[in-house]
Amino acid sequence: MHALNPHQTQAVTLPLSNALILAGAGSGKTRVLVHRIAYLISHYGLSPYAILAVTFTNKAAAEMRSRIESIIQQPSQGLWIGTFHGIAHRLLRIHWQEAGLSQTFQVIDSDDQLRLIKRIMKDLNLDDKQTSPKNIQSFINNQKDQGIRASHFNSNFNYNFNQAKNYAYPSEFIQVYVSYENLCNQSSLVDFAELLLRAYELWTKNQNLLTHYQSRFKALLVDEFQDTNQIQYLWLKALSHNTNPPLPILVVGDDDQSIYGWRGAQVGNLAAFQKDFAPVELIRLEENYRSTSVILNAANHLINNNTQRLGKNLFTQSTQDNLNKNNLINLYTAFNELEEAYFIANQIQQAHASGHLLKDMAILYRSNAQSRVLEEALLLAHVPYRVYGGMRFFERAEIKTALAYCRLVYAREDDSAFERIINTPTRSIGEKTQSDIREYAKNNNISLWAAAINLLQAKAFPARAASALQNFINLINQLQQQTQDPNHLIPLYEQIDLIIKHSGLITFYQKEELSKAESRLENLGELITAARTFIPDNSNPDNANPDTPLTPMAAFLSHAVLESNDTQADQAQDAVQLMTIHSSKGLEFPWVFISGLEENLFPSPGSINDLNKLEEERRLMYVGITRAMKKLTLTHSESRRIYGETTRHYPSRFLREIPKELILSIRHTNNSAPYHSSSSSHSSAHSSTYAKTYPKAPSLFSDNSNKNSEFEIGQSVRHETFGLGVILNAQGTGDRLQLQIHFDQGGSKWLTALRLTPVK
DNA sequence: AAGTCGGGACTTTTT
DNA sequence: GTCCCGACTT
Repeated sequence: MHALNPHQTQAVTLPLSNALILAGAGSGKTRVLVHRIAYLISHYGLSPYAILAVTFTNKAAAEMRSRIESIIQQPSQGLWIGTFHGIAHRLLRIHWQEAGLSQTFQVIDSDDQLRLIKRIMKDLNLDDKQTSPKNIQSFINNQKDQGIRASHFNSNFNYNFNQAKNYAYPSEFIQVYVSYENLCNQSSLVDFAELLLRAYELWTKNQNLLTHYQSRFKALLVDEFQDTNQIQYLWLKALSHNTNPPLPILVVGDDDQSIYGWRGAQVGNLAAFQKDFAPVELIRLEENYRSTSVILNAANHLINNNTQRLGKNLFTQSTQDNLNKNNLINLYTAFNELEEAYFIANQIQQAHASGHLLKDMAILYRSNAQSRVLEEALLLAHVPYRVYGGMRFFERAEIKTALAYCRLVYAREDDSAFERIINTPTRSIGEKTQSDIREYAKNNNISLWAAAINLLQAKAFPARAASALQNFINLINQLQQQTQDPNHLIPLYEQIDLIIKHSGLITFYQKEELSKAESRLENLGELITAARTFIPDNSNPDNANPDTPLTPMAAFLSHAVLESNDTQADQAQDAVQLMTIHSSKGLEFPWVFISGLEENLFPSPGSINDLNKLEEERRLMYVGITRAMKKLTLTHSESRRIYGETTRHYPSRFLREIPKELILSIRHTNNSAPYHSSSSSHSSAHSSTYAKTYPKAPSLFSDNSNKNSEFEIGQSVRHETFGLGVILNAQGTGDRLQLQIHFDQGGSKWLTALRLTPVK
């Protein structure tokens, strides 16, 4: 990287006043933020302790911190940098009393939240077919995101009088919201939206506390401002308004990259900021350092179709990209999704063969469901790949169950944890016993744990149930004695190891289907490793508040929920990157493929008849295009099988919004393609039948006897954990293909073929 | 109480 | 196609 350009310099060296930096894709936004913070420290002499910087992901926060440290050449101790949720969580841990929380409050993820809502709906006798729990969940989160509590609805449960709006919500929505709030308070549980709302209320209800932070912070910075929601905006406003001296706030954003409206982000916050925080210095960063002019032109033309924009046009000084054939955007029309995937895999193979690194290539798609076919094609082509997104480590069932044991050991009032593990592994505590406990807890306003103990004392259960329940209670108490003995402190990973071993989960999971059992046990082992390498975030003096020392276990449990991102361990491996366009935001790749450019897929079905949603889809396309540095390849298919059904697909309107002269339509160049590919101008009337009339892709797992099959008895294979081995036997087909492997390191195991790589 | 089968739902994702 | 849940069987 070279020197800052004039606009970047202007942004970095602004006076201590409010500012909005409209930063286009690839315009060096992070660089500006990082330099600005360094400048605040070196030029304005601010202590890192006086700076608060908010990002959208933990990853961005970590990256920014390390870049700041490398500029200022010292540890950034005291600097508060993190996500809104992370910062809110920190505040609530420090000020749990003022926030009306218990000291041992736990953060729950959306999966836990949904379970609680389903539980409540059952208790209230609400039919989950009539009112979907997911709708209620998003209703509750939407309310919280706007600062509206259940108590803000009037006694008829019908009107939101607090906001003086005349919206009528179904009364059961509000009923569930009320019960949900009660249950969370009772169980000391805080969901993601609650973190933000509580932190906001912490400001508005405790003037002293607010004043303390207002005098502590001398500068606020917010990244990805277009993705902030109402409560985040209000939180910032409460913190920075009416302060003396003024607390300058600098926000960075790009309205064209606002792609999270569907989860409450308000692009309008950019415009609102200019009004509410006036005077605001506005700086545009429009010089793009990432992409070729062809790619930028395409992006600019596309986004010009949006009506709701603040206005901005990216340009580049890059000269190495005149309109010659090599630089044009490639467009490929496939017959079906298998052939589309085959084409992409083939292109990647060829590029790889001619010396390009696989990790410089990314395949982007609108929805995760599209990844499977692509993965199969890459496997077939022996191209290593890495899929981002999907199920994350701390979200896996076995991990959540193990952590629920930790939670209950740590805090008995945690009903969510109690429910999850009372009969997992199955220990003969059936529905009857459980519903008795629930009923009693509800009637007496106590936790499930307390209810269970009371009922046992009252001898309310038949002998069998009573003894099973007593054993469970004893188990948890015993686990606490073993792990939390103040006279005999043991390291966190040993605590978790012990809890897992005594929980009975290992035997329980061993009974599952072999490949599943295998991976679950591996994950449980991985959990212990994660605990072993876990370093609590106590870089900030505030976090080591002597009044509220967070035990390693408490810190680990919060970490598991708030920073559940997979650690990108195998980043060093040269592999193609597969991800949704959403998760590609902020990243860049020399060569980008965007697949599935079809109406009703991208743009997605729900967005086509809604201008706001359609424009968000277009921004998503804009984000996708601007990920590409040198080469962009777009593909679409004329027919596609979705959820087992093949339908005809038409090219995405976004393809038409890119100027023709920037696009080169290409066809298959490889004759060994397993599809008829001689023409892409075939009569499309037949295309819906291609899946049937043309030979099926030689799928890796569909047929053991297939000569193309990847695996044969006697062949060498590699497993990530167990290393090299030889195939002894096989059973099952498709995804359920299981292979018995004799490993070089000794022993043989039955494993799912999906986790094995052939070795030549 | 626990395990098995069939019907319906199914964007995007971080925290 | 796949996951989840509820109804059904053992």
